[in-house]
Amino acid sequence: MANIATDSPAEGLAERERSGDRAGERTTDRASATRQALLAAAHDVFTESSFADANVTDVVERAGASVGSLYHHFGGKGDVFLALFEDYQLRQEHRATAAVRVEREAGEMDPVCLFIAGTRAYFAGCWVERALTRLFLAGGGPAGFELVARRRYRDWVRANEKLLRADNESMGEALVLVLTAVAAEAGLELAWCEDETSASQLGEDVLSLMERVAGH
Amino acid sequence: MANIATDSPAEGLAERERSGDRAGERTTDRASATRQALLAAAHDVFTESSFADANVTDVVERAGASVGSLYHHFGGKGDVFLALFEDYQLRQEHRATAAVRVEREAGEMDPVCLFIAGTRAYFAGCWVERALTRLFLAGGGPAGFELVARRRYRDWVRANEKLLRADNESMGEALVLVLTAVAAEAGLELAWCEDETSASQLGEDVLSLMERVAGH
DNA sequence: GTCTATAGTAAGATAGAC
DNA sequence: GTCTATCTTACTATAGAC
Repeated sequence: MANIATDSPAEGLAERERSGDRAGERTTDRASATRQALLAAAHDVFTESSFADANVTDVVERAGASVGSLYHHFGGKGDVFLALFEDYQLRQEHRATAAVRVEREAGEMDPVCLFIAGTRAYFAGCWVERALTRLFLAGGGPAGFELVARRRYRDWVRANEKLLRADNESMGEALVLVLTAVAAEAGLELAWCEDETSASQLGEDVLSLMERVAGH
Repeated sequence: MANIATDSPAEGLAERERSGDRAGERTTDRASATRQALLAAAHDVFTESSFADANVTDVVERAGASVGSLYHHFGGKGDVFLALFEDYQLRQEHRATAAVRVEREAGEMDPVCLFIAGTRAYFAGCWVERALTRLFLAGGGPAGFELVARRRYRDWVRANEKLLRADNESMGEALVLVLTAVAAEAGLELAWCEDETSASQLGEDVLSLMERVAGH
């Protein structure tokens, strides 16, 4: 049970069942539970080996479910992986935007400071969910996953661009690119740290360098 | 034929026939040619799809060889990939060290300048061999490849540390880490550029930032 | 919605002739 | 050393009962 466990955030939100049976909410609860169990099991199985080495049998066994159930809820092995990735991405995005919002509400207006705050939250997420961080950033998903990941990365760069170049037209594109790349790489590096102390130490060191290169 | 092409030795041998030649040196030539053909074919097949999607049949077909031959020369599909990786790494390492040596012989003594020169050569290699760069840096090799790649990366960091902190004890570890990470990420980004102009533009921009963050 | 059983298939690896 | 033919395995995905 090396599950995320600690936070398990995005649990019941969303998933408001659409199908019209008014009375049948028990079954949808059960279905949702199965779906969650499958995702949790997939989390463990995938992170303990890798997407390629893992097989659906291991996943359903650990979930206490069945193969048919998995194929009922997802399109297949690859879709489970993608679902895991989407959830992870959402959580990371929420962490970053929330941190930026807090900072902004505290009166901070400097783009670089806001960026640093968001990145710090991202780093924290990389550590807390280090198993998934390693799984996704180390590569090796289903066919076509690379493209999905790449698209997400581009979005991230764009978001950073929007944040950093908002009132600072002089900041070059390459700089935004480098800052994003450093954030990504540092996040991965962090996820391999032995303990939290060294992880947050590394994170803060990198953030300092980022401030420096961003011209502070 | 999107091959590396530069090095395909051992062609047009006048088919020294096999049976009974005492000296037998022809056969080793032939073996070497087969081995090279297999590696070249694997290069194309792997880069055109991915390690997981590619299969040995495609490789041997493109090489004009046979399955048995592949298993004679290599331990299996995974070993071919590893061999490809080792060769690539060696070439990249040679490019970088050669560039540093040239710079050093030209009288340059500053560690950061030497580092920049080496990294510039590395970038050039990433572009020239962009297919392989994408293949390896995007992840997705045989079982255990991640560890091999990670070990290589650590070596790289160590080499950079040796170069950068030679006479500059004040440069922090995190800085070396960040510089290496940026080099790696930029190399990958470069390998996805549309044309050489934008690739070298990106490379130079990143190198400028590196100089800046390194304190020049 | 969930299950078991099985179909179907793809691919890595081996044996043995030449 | 190289080949062809085959073996074996293992896994995804489906069919159909409950």
